[in-house]
Amino acid sequence: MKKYSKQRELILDSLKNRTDHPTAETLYRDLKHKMPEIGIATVYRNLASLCEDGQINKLKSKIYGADRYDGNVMPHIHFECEECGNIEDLFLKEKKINDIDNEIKELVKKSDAKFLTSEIFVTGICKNCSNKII
Amino acid sequence: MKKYSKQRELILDSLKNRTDHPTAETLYRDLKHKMPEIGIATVYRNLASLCEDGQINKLKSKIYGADRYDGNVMPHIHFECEECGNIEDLFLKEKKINDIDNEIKELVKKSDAKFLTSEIFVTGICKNCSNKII
DNA sequence: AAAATAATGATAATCATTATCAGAAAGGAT
DNA sequence: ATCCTTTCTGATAATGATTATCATTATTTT
Repeated sequence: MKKYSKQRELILDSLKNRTDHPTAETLYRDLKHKMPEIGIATVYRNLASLCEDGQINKLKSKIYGADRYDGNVMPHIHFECEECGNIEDLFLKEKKINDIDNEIKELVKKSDAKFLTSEIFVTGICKNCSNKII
Repeated sequence: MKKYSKQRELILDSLKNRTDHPTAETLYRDLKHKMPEIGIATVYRNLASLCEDGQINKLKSKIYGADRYDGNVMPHIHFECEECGNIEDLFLKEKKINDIDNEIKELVKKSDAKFLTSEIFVTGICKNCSNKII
């Protein structure tokens, strides 16, 4: 049975209170300030555990090696800038999200498979980087 | 300037003639039969090069470590089975794909970013694995 | 409070991928 | 065809991200 740990609580809190999508390493460095004794393995372990519980999500970057974590589990779209590597959230109207989701669920059902999750991942050049490249 | 290599030609051909989404390692082992002298680094190098040219696509698995490669660059949806790890293609009607794509392009434009690519990634349990788990 | 179990931090091990480098192949120029 | 330059190759070392191990510590149960 799963036991409480202040490390896991801190990791979850910290992720819920930021809208960027940090890597385990980035999160670890930030958490070190609040809890200097925390180890990187603990961060990885708890991120995995929180993902399993559906409290956070893991994102695979298209252009950068390390996985990113997202404290916002409401359905939304991810936009990764190919220039700076930052991942931003994009929000479609709820009706549109549901429409797309239903199309996909239909499609999955047709192939006799069971639907679990779906996500939309977009790449491009963010506002900031578009302006830099003159 | 890019030079011809029979290794790259073989890798591209091989990917175009399969509908699964092999890892570099899997592809390497298969290619060894046709070209025993080929090296794994050459496979990785050429897969990266073909991706840059837009002749193939790279996929990040949700559940398995290694990246997968797709010789089909027509827009379609990927479905990964959380049980067996296989990735299958799902095809929406062209109109629907375009509708979704346009919604996303709209959204990206609104945030003053430049759109490059978009993909839909679905997870679930495939037909085969649903039947196995009784 | 003692026992049982799960979590931690440090670090070693693993896995996928990239970098390095000497030799081979490709594509001109002569 | 031969020389020259550039790119590519295969082997392998190096790197980076993540997971496994393990003795110790924290949490929960009895």
